[in-house]
Formats: sequence, C-alpha cells, structure tokens
Amino acid sequence: MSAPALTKNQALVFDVLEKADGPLSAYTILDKLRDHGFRAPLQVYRALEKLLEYGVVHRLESINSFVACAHPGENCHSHGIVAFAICESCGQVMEFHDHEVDHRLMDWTKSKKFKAEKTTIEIRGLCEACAA
Amino acid sequence: MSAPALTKNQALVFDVLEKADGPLSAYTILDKLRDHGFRAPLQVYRALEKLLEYGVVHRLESINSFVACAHPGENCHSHGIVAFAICESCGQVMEFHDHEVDHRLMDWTKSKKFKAEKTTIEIRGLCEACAA
DNA sequence: ATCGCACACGTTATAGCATAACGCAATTGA
DNA sequence: TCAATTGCGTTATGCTATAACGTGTGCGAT
Repeated sequence: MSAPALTKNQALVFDVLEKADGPLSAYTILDKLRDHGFRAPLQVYRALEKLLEYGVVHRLESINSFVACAHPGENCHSHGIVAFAICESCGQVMEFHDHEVDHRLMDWTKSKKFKAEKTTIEIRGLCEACAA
Repeated sequence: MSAPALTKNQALVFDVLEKADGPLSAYTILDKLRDHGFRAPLQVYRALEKLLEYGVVHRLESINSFVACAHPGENCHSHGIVAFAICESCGQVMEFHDHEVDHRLMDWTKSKKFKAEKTTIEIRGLCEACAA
C-alpha cells in the first residue's frame, strides 16, 4: 500500500497540510485552495480519503482535523499504531509510536477475538511551552 | 467529582443511553426524547456535557456518539484511561482499561513534559460474532 | 479501433453534528 | 433583598461530511 503518484488535487491538499504547522480541518484546507480552483468540500474530502489510504496523512478524530504524517517518505502504516499528543492551546501535534502499547492493545483484542481495523490514540492537553 | 443528583433532563438522557445496547448520537437521543418534551439539540448536548463531566457517560470521538459507562455506580474517572473497542458491523462497544497502556502513555507525556488532560483510545473493527 | 471499465473530478444538494446568543425561572448564600 | 449560579427553552447559525448525478480521461481486452 505504498503511495502512487498523487493526482493534482491530492498533491495540492497534501502540500497545504505539509506546510501547515498544525492540523487543519477539511474546510480550512478548502479555503486555502480556493485560489487553485477548489470550490466544494468533496474535492478536499476525496483527496483526503486517498491520502489517508496511502498513509501520508492522519486524521485526528477528536478534533475533526487532518495532519501530514511526521515521517516524510516512509509508509506510516508500517510503524504500528500511531498516537498523537495534541496541544489544546497552540494546536501543535506530536506524533509517536509505542510498540509496548500496541502490544497490550493487540493482546486485548486477541483475547476478545476482536478484529482490529483502525486504532485511534489521541492525548489532548498542553504542550510543555503552553503549560508553563 | 462524583455525580450529584441528576436533573430531569440529565436523567432522561442517561436513561436512554443506559437502555440502549450501543452508542447513540446526540440527535438519536433527541429523537428518542421528543415524547418527553425535548425539542432542540442543546437540551441533549447540555445534559451530555454534565454526564461526561460526572464520568457516567463516555464520548466516542471516532463515531461522534455517546455511551453509558460500563461501570454503573462507580466513578469511571478513577479507573485511569478508558479504552473502547467498537464493532463497525453491529455497533457494540466494549469498554476496558489497561494500566500498562496508561503507564506507557504517561511515561511518554512525562518525558515530553506534556500535560495530558483527556486521552482517547478507540479500536474500530469487528467483534468476534461479526468477524465470523 | 472501440468498447467497456475504473478512476478522478466537478457540481448541487442535503444530511449530520455542534454551539452561539438571548431570555426566563429557580436556588442559594451573603 | 440582592447578586451569583445553574438549569432550561428557543431560535438561529455554523461546522463537518456525504449522496447523487454527470463529465472526462486513460487503458486494457476483444
């Protein structure tokens, strides 16, 4: 599931996300791309759908926003579960992975015979700078 | 932060959630309470806000829904991080806690001096019955 | 070649989720 | 009694996401 060449719209959306210094909502992305001909939400959502599939963009469920993967070039899907720490003050997002956490969650799902498809881990709070 | 006596609206909303066999959206709750005089979303959201605060209801971020806490009577806030496994087929939700996971996440936040306020862990997939 | 298929795209409309802002009533405590 | 707090009801609005339709393009199979 490596990323094929991006289409024009996908590239535009990805570019906006990569240049942003924090997560963006679909509608914020739309606004930033109006000059490039974007007019409707679906143009953004369709691009995001693919970018998520390719693993180059993550969706932050708890804030309905999207962020470029912190591992440019790599396929993030291979890192196990992705976790995020989201600062409620400055909006900065830190992405990390913890195999022990993955392990524990996998143990649980195995014990319950639950077939995990997608796991969300999001920590909301204040980053070091904002907590001061 | 134990739960004080619930107001009428809070009790109605909580009752609907407890009797449901899965998570409900705010608007679904609203529909179920129209016979009891509910007419606007805010009546539901305001009740939910308090119920979340009291720890007797959880919000499932990844599906914009709400579910009664699986530990009736207890204060769920004292169990550490709450995790959920959500079946995408039948909608059933399993709530669980894993102190080792909590520990690992706390270690990470400590190391980054990130002040965690609220942590979301949601596993989406298929439950044993539906995966068959 | 041309047919059929898959896929990206554009547009309009609509569905679904959540909160702002106003005002009223009841409670409580100084 | 007065002020502060809390819950409540209503209207309006904003934000998030998808349905349904049609167009165009590339590409492999016949």
